[in-house]
Amino acid sequence: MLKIATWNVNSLRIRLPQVLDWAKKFKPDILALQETKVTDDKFPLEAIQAAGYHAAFSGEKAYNGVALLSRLQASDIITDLPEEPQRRFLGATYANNLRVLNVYVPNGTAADSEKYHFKLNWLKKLQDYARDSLKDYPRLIVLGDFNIASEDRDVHDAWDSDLLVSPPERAALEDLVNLGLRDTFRLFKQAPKSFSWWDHRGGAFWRNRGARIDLILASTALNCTACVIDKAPRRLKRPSDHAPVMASFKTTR
DNA sequence: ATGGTAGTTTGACTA
Repeated sequence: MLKIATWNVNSLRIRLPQVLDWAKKFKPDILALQETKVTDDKFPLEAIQAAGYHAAFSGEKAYNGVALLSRLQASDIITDLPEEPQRRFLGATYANNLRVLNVYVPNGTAADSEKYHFKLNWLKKLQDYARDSLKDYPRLIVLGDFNIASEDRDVHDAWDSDLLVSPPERAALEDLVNLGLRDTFRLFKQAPKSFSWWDHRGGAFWRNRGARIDLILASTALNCTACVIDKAPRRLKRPSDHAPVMASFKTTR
């Protein structure tokens, strides 16, 4: 069995103890992190290696930043989408030609804002990249913080903004999935009001005012056997605003 | 009520 997880940690340096504790408990083979908020020269590689993980990472100062922790060494590491300086994308290949694309999709700030259009443009680049990737890698996983809630059940009832739920955002995600991917969380029976992110403000977590925006998309060639959100780290002191999501896959032999 | 909290580039930005 292969376990692959994603977690927007909102600063890896602050969250490192929580990340290492979580990895020790759940033993993911691959853990994709977003919003590491650390430049590559300050990436906490030694502590991660001491915990038994390799790491590929692409960071910048203060914002964004992505990393892939893995039990086995990665190959063919790619850190760039075309003409995209922000560190939001990381591709790597693992055993059996499994290709993993870790993404931190732009938030968008407000529908129809400049950042919103940047988000849609970024998603178009991702779609183009994923389409090409599927040609070379039938076994493809695209995971991370998508900053989009696919359906109305993926956002709490009091959500009063267009952001995360606007038709163009949802269409962009649907187009990506329709390349030949599946939202692994929805392959299984799940509790109602299952979310992966809750705003730090207004006690959103304790009122379960969240959204499910952290996704593990897997190509149909992969045999997914489970996908769960672990809310426990969100209850810790000084939590990330996101919870980790983990999917299990049957290993081919 | 344009609030509230958290993180990073100390203070304005991003989320």
